Amino acid sequence: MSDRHSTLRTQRRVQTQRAIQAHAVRLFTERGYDATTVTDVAEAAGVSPMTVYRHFPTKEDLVLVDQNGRLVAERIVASAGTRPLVRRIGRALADSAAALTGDGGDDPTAGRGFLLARLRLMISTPALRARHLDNHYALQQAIVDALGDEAADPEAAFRAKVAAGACLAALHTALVRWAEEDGRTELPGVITKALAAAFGDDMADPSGDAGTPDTGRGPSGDTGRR
Amino acid sequence: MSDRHSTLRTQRRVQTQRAIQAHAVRLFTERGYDATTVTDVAEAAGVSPMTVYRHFPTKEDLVLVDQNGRLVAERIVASAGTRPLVRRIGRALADSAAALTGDGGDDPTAGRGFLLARLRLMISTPALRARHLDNHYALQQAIVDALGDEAADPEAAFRAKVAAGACLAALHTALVRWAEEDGRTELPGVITKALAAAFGDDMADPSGDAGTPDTGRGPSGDTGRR
DNA sequence: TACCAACTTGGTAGTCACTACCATGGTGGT
DNA sequence: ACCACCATGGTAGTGACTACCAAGTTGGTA
Repeated sequence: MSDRHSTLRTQRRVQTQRAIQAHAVRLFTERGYDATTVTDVAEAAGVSPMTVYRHFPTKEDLVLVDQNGRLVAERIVASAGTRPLVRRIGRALADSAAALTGDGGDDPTAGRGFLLARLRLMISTPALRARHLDNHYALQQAIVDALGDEAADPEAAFRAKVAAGACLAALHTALVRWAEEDGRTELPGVITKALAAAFGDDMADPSGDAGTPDTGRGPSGDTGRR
Repeated sequence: MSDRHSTLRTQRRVQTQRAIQAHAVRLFTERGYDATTVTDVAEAAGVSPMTVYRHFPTKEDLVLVDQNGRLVAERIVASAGTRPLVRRIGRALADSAAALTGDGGDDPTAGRGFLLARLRLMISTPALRARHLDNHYALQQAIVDALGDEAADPEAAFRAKVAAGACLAALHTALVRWAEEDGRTELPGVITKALAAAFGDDMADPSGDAGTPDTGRGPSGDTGRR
């Protein structure tokens, strides 16, 4: 029904949503997450606290808003079937990361700089860090679900879940490192190094471009943001 | 200074602490975590809400209270130096898990049953799950710190962090599986299986007893609980 | 025994995240 | 011009959590 009802309404909706999030991350960075109230964010964005809660169910969601899960899952499904799991999953993660570090155009809630600011908050603030890790846990289950018939019996599903969890842990450590380096290095490269450290150096795929990306642009021109 | 001041005071303190936690986990299991207020827990334990907050800084800590981090770190340091990191860390995790699944004697907040109840809550309740994962993240850093001079330069520290994170992710998946099986299987065995699924079957150490433990008792008689 | 210090507990009031419930005004289609 | 929809705003309330302070108890000491 009413597919994208009218662009004007949803456009405004997305616009205020982005404005709220941009002001939120800015204020959180300036004053600290705990020292900033939702009312502060609302005032900065020129809306009422109610509107903030309408767009972001919790204060933490003002920073998190990870919806690249489907992106990763689709990449894994797309990758052909017989290679080891950790390799397929790791490759999908590195490729998706490349797509996220491109510039976001006129969107203030996209691009490398904003991702860095969000990551710094996620790392330094316990509540955000915890929920970010829980998002990774949800992504872990999404990956297993995406494998579908490949992880049919419980034993295979368990192994897939372990592989996905271990890969995501490596990803998280790589993200932390990347943020500590202020994003100066290329994120996909850091991820690949982390995967190699966890599962052996044979993870560095000689037939791919994930290890030494050209400009940081993802394999697809789309940024993956809605 | 005043080392264990007098046993009577600390004994009472530990006693009320255990009582509060036991009632908390019971109520959370019966009524649900979100549907149970801290005041409910306080009333059930026969104390004031203030006292609950004195002993447990947050409502989540009523379920979490993980203090086996040092246990794991010490085991890793104790293990000799040249074997691959994931193997040393994994072994330490499996061994520590064995110590946790023993019976807790008269302590209602120890033993397999209570651990299972806590785990079920941690898995099903988003807030608890998130904070549990964050505890694992803290343990990850503790492991790296424990390695000390073995992870001196940043690159080695990064690899160690990745290894620890991946091992802990495997541990978490194993814990979930163990809880789903209602603790019928032996926890160290599940952990070993998870590590093998993540890092290859050569993780199953033929020279140890971690894969097929005798009775579930840990290698040391002490339960590790204070 | 009398006294003091430390510790544990309890109460009150307040902040803040978050959630109903309802009112209003602008948007888009008919 | 009418109406359905939707985004926004207000009010009141719950619950976690945090000061700030009061009271009783315990342990050691003069």
